[in-house]
Amino acid sequence: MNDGSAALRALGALGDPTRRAIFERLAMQPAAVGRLAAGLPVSRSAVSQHLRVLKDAGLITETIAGTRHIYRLDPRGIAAMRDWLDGFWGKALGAFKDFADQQAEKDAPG
Amino acid sequence: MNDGSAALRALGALGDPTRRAIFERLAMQPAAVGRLAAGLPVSRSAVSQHLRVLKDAGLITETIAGTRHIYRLDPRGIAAMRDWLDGFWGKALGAFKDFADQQAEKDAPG
DNA sequence: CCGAAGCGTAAGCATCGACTAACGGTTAGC
DNA sequence: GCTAACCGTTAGTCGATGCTTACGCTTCGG
Repeated sequence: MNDGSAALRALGALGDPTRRAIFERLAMQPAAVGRLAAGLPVSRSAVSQHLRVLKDAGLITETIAGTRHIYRLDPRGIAAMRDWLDGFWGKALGAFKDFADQQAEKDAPG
Repeated sequence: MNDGSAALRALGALGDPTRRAIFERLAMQPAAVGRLAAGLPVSRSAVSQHLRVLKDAGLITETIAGTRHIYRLDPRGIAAMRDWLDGFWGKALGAFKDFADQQAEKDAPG
């Protein structure tokens, strides 16, 4: 579960600008499909399809209440991305430090 | 700089699987274009184009050493994504807690 | 000075995917 | 039972983009 596959799917899903917009709306407040589509420049069908991708990526969850399908953020998907990023955070800092040290050696040798 | 635009560009760049692969390779060790292409199923040209996208997204930096162009992770781009995600982390947890509370009320009313 | 190595760029092509339109299914209200 | 509201799914279109090939530039070595 810590192999990063969940994080990779989440990254792929958030690669699309419309899906990021939907994701940000859901962060403000859980909402239904029609509600989301009303504030976006695309049709309900498009929103519905994007929601399916986000759901498959583990970024949101679906709750059916009558005819309304309420979607809300899934903390687990966000956590997966966070963990994935944190792994690179240490490596990036380390590599950056090494690089800075090498540059310092060149600038002020001995 | 904290409006999230940097994070959005970074997310868009990491939406592509090949770019994620390049990104992960660079996390292991800074490398030149030919080095990266040797371990990937695409041509040097494709890798070069992906590197440009990653660089524009602020995720990597370029260092020219003779004929070699060395690429390495840029901690700033990773930090931007981290901060962006952290913003949703709190919101997601809060919304999830509210939802759980509501479910608990329904399950055990009074 | 000349050839080789390493890379970026432009053009062209093919594939993927985001979007719309149309349809069918389920639920609430009368 | 009937209508309206709300949503998911499918088929089809079209624009975006990832990849390759070909080319030109810059740098290292003899």
